[in-house]
Amino acid sequence: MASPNQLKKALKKEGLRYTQQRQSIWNEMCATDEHRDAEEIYLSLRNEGMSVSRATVYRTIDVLVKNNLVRKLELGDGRARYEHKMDLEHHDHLICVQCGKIEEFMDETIEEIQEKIVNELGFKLIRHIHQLFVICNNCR
Amino acid sequence: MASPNQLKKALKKEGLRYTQQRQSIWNEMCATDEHRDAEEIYLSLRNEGMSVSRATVYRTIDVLVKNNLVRKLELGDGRARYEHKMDLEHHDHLICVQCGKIEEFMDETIEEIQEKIVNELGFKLIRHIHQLFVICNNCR
DNA sequence: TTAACTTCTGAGACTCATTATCAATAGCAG
DNA sequence: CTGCTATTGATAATGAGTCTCAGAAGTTAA
Repeated sequence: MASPNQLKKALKKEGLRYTQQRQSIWNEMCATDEHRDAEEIYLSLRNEGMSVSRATVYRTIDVLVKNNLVRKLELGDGRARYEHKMDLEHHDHLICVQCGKIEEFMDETIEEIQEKIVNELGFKLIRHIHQLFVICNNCR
Repeated sequence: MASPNQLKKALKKEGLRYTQQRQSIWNEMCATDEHRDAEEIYLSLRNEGMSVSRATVYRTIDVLVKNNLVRKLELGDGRARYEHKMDLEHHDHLICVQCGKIEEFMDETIEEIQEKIVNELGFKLIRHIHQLFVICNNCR
């Protein structure tokens, strides 16, 4: 699942060393498709007996985000969530405001319109956030 | 501009008292179309000689957001920005990642597709965030 | 392989936006 | 006006995330 090669490549590109901690964190982030916060990732590693510090978790996640191996989600509650980008296709998120469940969606037309809006203003699209806050079928 | 009636109505609905501080904060938020953070709003009030505390600014903004008089924007930099909702039409935001400038956009087709996506899953759309992070024409 | 050098790491201090506390103040109903 | 209760302000507390720095570990040259 978590390929050491992708990680090594990213580290090399950044001029950073390959370390056991960085590999553990990358493994842990790829171990599930959930959207976890830094603390949850830290605690999972600790539970598995890995010795890493919170600081290293944050530092490593930053590198992974910068190199497009991980995506950072800001849901507006003050805790960032992270998801690995092993599955290549882009998607955005639906978040249930009752139970917090997160699902994914993707719409080609929306993606195209976004590009058009930005281009017509003479801007360059760097990234986007598109989150639909819903009440899911379990919570209605 | 800032109608005391809208504020009074919201306060009454919440069972809260109408106070000078709450009116000042609502006035201040309506005084401009900029997207300011709580500290900027607090300092503007102070500059104008109003005596309000940071705590009251935060508390009042919460009430205004809850009652749909104000919109809270989370840009992912740890400081929430606020805009009044006197102008009725909905819009989303373009944010320049270089200079921080915020512009607005609105696309009816995107709005419709969002609804469709949510409905097809049997969910109910409560609200959405759609932010396009760009490099603007001044920064290219 | 070792020495010498450099980057990483962990523990905890620190930051900074926001929230909670609580005594003093001010709306508001009668 | 009186008394009850919500509100306010000053400040302490919170909490996610960042910084610091001495010791640990990867890397390089010989």
